[in-house]
Amino acid sequence: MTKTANKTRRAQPKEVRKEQLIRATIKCVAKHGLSGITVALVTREAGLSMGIANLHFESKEKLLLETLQSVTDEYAAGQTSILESADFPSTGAKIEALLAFDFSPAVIDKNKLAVWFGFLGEARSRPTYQRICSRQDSMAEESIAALFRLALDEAGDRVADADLLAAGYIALIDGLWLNALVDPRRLPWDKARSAARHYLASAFPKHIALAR
Amino acid sequence: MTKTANKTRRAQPKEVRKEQLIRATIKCVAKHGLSGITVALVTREAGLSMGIANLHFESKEKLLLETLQSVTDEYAAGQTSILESADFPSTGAKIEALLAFDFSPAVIDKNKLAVWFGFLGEARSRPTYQRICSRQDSMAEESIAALFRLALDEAGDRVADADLLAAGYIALIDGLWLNALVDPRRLPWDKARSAARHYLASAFPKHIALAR
DNA sequence: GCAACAAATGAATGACCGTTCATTCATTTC
DNA sequence: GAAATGAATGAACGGTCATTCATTTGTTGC
Repeated sequence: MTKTANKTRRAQPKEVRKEQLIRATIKCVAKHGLSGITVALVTREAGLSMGIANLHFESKEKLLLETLQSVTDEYAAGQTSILESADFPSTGAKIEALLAFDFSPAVIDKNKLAVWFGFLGEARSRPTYQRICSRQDSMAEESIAALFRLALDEAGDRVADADLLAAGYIALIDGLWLNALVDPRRLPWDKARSAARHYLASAFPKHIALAR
Repeated sequence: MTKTANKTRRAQPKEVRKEQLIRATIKCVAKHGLSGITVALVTREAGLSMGIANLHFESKEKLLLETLQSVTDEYAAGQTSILESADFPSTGAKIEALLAFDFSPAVIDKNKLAVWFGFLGEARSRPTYQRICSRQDSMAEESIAALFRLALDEAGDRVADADLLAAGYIALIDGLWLNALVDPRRLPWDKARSAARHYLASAFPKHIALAR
């Protein structure tokens, strides 16, 4: 269970412990849900003592918030590095990369997605969760809409609405993740990825091919 | 707060009270989230005494389960009545009705959606929640795929995959609901509906028009 | 109008859990 | 190697909450 079965208690810098506790929290939220999580569960998962959570984070609530932030930051970093890169040979390649990223192993990790949807499910009643989740999405929407606008321009498409396509893409990805997470037998990850590709292929037929 | 400020305590048949408590639970889950809900909150919302929840439902957990079931049943009933009806003048009209239903006031009710996503967010760690949520979706997917297959046949389309389109549609609707619920300023309901129409219009150009 | 019954109440109970803090112990400093 | 430092521990505390049940109150049958 515990990674290192150290007999002796080793002091570690604050940052190392915080990271360790956040990783344990992600696992526990995935296993027990947001409403089933307890400090004892998390600290046991981390192989540490109960009091450690309040020592490094001020409270359980702060630990949960930093965990959510950590998951969204990681996603945002990966996504931004694609959207802000100038190294892609074409607009199509950039859209292609976005799709590949959204279904890459680090992103469709069950534990991280469980954290994301666990907090989203409570977001309406917790302003702080809501702020973290929707700041993530609104920054993304802006850049994705710009990328889509560029693709439409290149294709000479004057009717399609890039904003609408971007909002639809983000929602579709969220929905596919959620469906595949909750019941992977009904919606296997490959099928989810195909559905997303389908969406992009019909919006940008000159850039994205149906099959891959 | 309480609907009827009755002075006198009135005995009511079991079914009436259960309905009343389920309605109060929906409101409370929306207001406080699944992890913030308490029996005291629910019974106060219903204007009844604490003990009533355990009198009519065996436990808090059973009350929550019946609440989830009630929300999904209501949705399933409305959806099934469209999908199984033979009264539509055309396949396009039936698809159009499905879309209208998915954004009708009774369906995009904030409280009911909050219940749906609250439970979905915990579904991975609660097999019972998972079973209720995904049974709903898999019955729907079957019928929607059949409808889409019919539309593709009518259009002479031999390449598109009706199963994939149905899975995508369900996921898209889930994602749009979730995004509009969490941050309606970023994704207003009108825009969400337009995004869904866009999806259908590009899959079934001979049946669904872009604008409405 | 009076039993007999059923519905509803809410104070009491006990389990669970977040937080605290006196204590332990590894590490550093001189 | 002794003293100082601060990371880590976990038993104890107090608050919250689901559940129980003795009691009250409305309803039904006669």
